[in-house]
Amino acid sequence: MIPEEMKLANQLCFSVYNANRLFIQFYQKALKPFDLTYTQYIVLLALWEQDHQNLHDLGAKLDFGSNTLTPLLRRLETAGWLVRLQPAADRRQLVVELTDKGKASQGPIFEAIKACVGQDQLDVSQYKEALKINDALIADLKTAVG
Amino acid sequence: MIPEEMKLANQLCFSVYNANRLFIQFYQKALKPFDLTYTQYIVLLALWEQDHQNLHDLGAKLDFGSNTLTPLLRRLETAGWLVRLQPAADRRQLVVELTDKGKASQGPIFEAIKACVGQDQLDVSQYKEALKINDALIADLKTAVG
DNA sequence: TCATAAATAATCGTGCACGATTGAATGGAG
DNA sequence: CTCCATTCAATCGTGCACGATTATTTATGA
Repeated sequence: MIPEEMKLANQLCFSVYNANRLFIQFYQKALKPFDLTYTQYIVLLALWEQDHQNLHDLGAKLDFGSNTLTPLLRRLETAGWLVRLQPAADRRQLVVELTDKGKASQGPIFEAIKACVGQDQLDVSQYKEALKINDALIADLKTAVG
Repeated sequence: MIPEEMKLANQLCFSVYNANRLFIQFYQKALKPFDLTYTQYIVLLALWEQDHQNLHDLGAKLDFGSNTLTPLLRRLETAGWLVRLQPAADRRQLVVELTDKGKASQGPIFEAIKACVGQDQLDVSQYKEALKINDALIADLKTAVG
């Protein structure tokens, strides 16, 4: 017989895994009118916070390597959300910059997401508690995988 | 300027997203000697809880469709963890059953995972709290994406 | 200066996730 | 018995994630 603490229902990893998949589904639904994937939205969030970043710094904030970012940024450029620039000062780097469309879409996208949030959502204190405990979990996992 | 609550650092989805990626890295590391991916381990967990399930029921427990499970189960079969059987009673179905190797590996795999858990892990009460709040989140997201 | 190391984005390969479709097998109504 | 709807797994296509490698450019030290 499997130990009680190893059952799927008691596994925090499985809970986090499913919460993540549902979050992605939720956002994909809200983002469908904009033809954006969840990950693409996360990248745009980072750029709305700070435009004109190079791939390396963007990757540091999102924990993405170039293997993930390079094709992702190419797709975002093709769809007109940003441009990829090669700075003359250091031709190894790649700098990304939001287009006018990219900048202007922030408001409408936030509106679309808010409109998808149901009435029965977590209240503010629960949300903050969830954020706090997940961030503590992340800190622990970071040392564990170090 | 981006609203404070929309910054990455304040987004629960981003926290869950990163916790999930770190969990996966943690388990991949622990599972490397067994040549198992995280998702394959999750499927084995479900089978250790209950062997001899058909694809449909397994998918219901893990929220996977045949598009995810079919190739995954084929790989698990190729690696000798389970066998895929076509029941004569209903030839539409596919039943999976652990091999001797699949059954016998439960203990060693659990040991390997335990050995990878560091000293600075979440304590029991924090773990339970995290599980509780994530499960509440899942319930809300399910109604939201419903 | 010049060789070598370091930094950096790009590429490659694998395995998920999942929306959508397909095709085979079964069950049920007439 | 015979359609016809239903139930399944399988297939297809796209986009991540990420380990590993490669190729280019810059920095550094003798």
